[in-house]
Amino acid sequence: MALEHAILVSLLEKPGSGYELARRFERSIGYFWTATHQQIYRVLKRMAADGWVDVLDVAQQGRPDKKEYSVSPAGRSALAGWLHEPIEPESVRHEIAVKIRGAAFDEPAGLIAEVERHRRMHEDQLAHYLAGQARDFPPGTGEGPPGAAPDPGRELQHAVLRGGIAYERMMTAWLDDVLDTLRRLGPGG
Amino acid sequence: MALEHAILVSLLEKPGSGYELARRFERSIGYFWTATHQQIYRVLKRMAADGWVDVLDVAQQGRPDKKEYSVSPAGRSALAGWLHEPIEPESVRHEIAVKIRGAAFDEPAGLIAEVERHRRMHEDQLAHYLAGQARDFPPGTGEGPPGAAPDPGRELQHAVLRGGIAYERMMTAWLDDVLDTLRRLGPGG
DNA sequence: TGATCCATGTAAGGAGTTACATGATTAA
DNA sequence: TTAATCATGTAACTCCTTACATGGATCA
Repeated sequence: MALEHAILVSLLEKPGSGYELARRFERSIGYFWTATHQQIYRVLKRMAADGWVDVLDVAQQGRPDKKEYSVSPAGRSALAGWLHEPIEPESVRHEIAVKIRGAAFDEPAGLIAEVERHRRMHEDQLAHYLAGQARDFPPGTGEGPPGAAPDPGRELQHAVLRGGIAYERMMTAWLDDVLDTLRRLGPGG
Repeated sequence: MALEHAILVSLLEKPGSGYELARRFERSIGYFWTATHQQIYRVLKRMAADGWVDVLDVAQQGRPDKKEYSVSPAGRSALAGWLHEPIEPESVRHEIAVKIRGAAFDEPAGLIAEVERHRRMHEDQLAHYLAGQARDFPPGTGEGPPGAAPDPGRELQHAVLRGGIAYERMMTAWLDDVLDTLRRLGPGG
C-alpha cells in the first residue's frame, strides 16, 4: 500500500489537515495517486495510532477547528524503509480500452462521441498541468541557474509533473489514433 | 465494474475456460486490464448465475476437465448497454512517482537503481508488445489493403495494442528524464 | 435562497490481493 | 525428481467506493 507513503511525502512537504490533504490529492498529487477524503481520514487515524504522524488540534475563527498532522520521526523512518524496498510497476486499467475492443461487437461508430469526450478530458488535464508548470516552474528558474545549488524537492516535483504531462500527451495522441480508426471503420460499422 | 465487461469482450472474441481467460489477461488483455484467476473464477460464477454466460462441461484426455464459457444473448445485451454508458477516465496510480517525490527526504541517488530497474521492465514490455505487433499485425496487412473490407475486431485490437506501445514508450522516456534529474542532483543528495 | 467552502466522520458494500488447497501430465 | 502446465476453487483480509451525516461561513 502506498497511500500511507504518499501521505507521508505530502506531509513532509507541508503539514496539514485531512481536508487539506484531500485537496492536494485532487490537485498536485492527483497526477500520480488518487484518494478520497474518506480514505484519507481512515488512513490518517491508523497512522496516528501507529505513531507515524503527530496530531495538533488547531482552533480556528470563522471556520471549523481542524487537526494538523505532521510526520513523526517514526513516520520518517517508515518512509525511508519503504523507499529502499523494490516495488512492481502498477497494472494498467483502462476501461476505455475495454470499450474500444468491445465496440467490435456493437456499432464502432457509436463509440466516437465517447472517445472524443475522453480526448477532451485528457486535453483539459494537459492544459491544466501545463499551466501549473508555467506557474510553478517558469523556464530559466530551477534546473541549473549557473552557480546556484538545485533544490532536490523542487526538481523532483517537476520531474513527476513532467510525467503527468507526458501521460496526458500520450493519451490525447492515442485517442486521436483511435478516433481515426473508428472513423475509418465507417458509420456502417 | 469493468471486469465483467472485459470478460464478455474476451469471450466474444473466443469462448474459453476460466484458466484460458486468466492467461489472456496475462497476455493480450493485460495491457489494458489485469485480473488474477481467483477474481476471474469468482466473477464467472456470478456471470453464470446472472445468465450472462453459458457453461459447457468439456471432458479432456490427459488433462483436467474444463468448463467452457461463452457469451449468452443476455450477456451480449448487457455489454451493449454498458458500451452506451459514459465512463470516467481512470485515476492514475504510480507508486514509483510517490517514491520519486519521497526521495527528496532521503538520498535521491539511492533511487537510481530502482528507477533503472523500472525503466528496464518497461523497455522489456515494449519489446514484447512490438514483437506481438510484428507477429499479429505485419505491415502491409490489415489497415487498408486496397479494395479489401477491414475487419473491425482486428483493427480495434491493433488500436488498443498501439495504446500499450505508446504507454510503454512514454514511460521509458519519462524514466530516462527522471534518471537525468536524479543524476544531476548528484551522489551527495 | 441556494451553492460552495471548510472540516470531520460513519456505514455498507463491492473489488482486489494473498495465501492455501488439490491433483494429473509432461518436459528437463 | 523437480518444476511447469493445465484446471478449479475457498477463505481471509485489505482496499476502495458510494452513500449518508452534520453544521457554520461566505458569496452570488
